[in-house]
Amino acid sequence: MNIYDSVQREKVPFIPIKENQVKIYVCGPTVYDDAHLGHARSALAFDLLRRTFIGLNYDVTFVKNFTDIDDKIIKKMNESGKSLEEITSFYIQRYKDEMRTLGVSDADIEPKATESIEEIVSFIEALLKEDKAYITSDSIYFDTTKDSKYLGLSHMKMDDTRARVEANSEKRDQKDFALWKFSKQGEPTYPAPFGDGRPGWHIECSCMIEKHMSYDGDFQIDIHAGGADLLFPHHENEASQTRCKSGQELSKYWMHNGFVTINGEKMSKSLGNSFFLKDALKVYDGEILRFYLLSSHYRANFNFSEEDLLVSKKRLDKLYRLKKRVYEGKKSAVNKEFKKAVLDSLSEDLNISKTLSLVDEMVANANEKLDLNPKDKPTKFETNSNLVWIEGILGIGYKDPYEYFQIGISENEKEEINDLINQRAEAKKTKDFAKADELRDILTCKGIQLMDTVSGTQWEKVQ
RNA sequence: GGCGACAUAGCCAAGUGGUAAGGCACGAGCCUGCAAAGCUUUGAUCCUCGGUUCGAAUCCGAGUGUCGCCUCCA
Repeated sequence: MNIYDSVQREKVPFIPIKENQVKIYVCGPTVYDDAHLGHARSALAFDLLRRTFIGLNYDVTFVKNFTDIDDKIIKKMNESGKSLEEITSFYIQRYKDEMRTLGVSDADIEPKATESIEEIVSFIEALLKEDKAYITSDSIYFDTTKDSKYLGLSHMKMDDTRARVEANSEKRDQKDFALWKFSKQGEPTYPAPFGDGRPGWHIECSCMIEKHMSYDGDFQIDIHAGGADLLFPHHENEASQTRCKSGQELSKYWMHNGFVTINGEKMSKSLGNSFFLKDALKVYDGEILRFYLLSSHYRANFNFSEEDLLVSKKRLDKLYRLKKRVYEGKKSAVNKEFKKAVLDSLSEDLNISKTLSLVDEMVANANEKLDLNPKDKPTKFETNSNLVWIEGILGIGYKDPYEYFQIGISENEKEEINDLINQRAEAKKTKDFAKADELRDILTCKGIQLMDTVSGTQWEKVQ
């Protein structure tokens, strides 16, 4: 496995801390609002990473947190009159439901910041004790000057006049960031010996990694992942805290996914151009959205367009059409060369384009053989096995192939369609092709495409 | 202002030194009553300029353009 490490800024061989094991921590969402396509893409990218490691027979520990205490959530509380718990549990559930629709399984551990307050408090105490953190009138700050390696992760230089951080005279250094914010009226608050309040953003990840998955050696975990916007300051700060508190590096490798853009611009809440997952899922099937968002390299920006999505669906259609051809058959074994080639391409920093081209090739080869000999059982069985294996490694092609082409068609409509198809079959029998074509036109107008096969007429809903 | 990414056929998109994967669209063919599907097949010298090299889309330099981080953000 080779992965691109954002800190070394190059593709490097992945060498696990502990043989055959990999511990991955992904920065999850702050749960104050619905997830947008960007969240989906990040989740999908590292879901593929997880599946790839599983495919390579690693023992995978996959952790994704929920930030459930934060300024934005408090703002939402004040606006809606709802409790913190009401808001966060609602959006956590919604996130998980939507992700499952995309074929992203739950993480092995899904820690929440508010469930780790004790650990956060003792983490901060440890830093205070060593004067690596200090108290001001409203917050406790981390003293970045105590860490000689600060900014080593992101390679940033902060001596610049255009830094956009708000000036705060109580901070020892403008780079310092809040570990703890003392409670103000009407805000959720948690007890702490140094003053009640709530945790800052960066501290939770450090604590939860240490609490749930940390190794004892030089590095706490193998891979820390998240969106490209998290590298600085979020990951820089996490790494620094942990380094200063435990003497360990937080993670051996760092991976960052590119953004989903709309018309070439980053989708973000502050720009107001978010495309929410819930809205996308109203229009597009989860699997089709998964396939689309997964279809280009995770580090590249992804410009979302409906046109491209529909093109991408056509590629998935071909997989399902092949599945229909072999569906009833038994399974044998996955083609070894195919499996190896797919795992090899995924092992090149998740080269999904290469991977999908291999899938396309497999599909074309199988179709060719089945065209030559429709009863070619070895091909059928092997293809069936290949498809099942792809389901696992890529999370696509798992539906019943007939139902896949009938998404959104009601039972009544199906009856109607079958009725017209039967009438057309009768017309064809009597060589009344004019009538047969007329009936087919009726269906075409309804968005139903017919395909005459040796085993009868099949139909698909056309997008 | 600092740091970084990207620029490959009409569109999407792989490819990090040896004469350009794949998908969609388009054209041609096979198949079909006709279609659809499937299969076969046509098409790019890789933003510009300069350099290194026997040889570069791939390395180096300059330029142009787009995007991102430096403020909450996947």
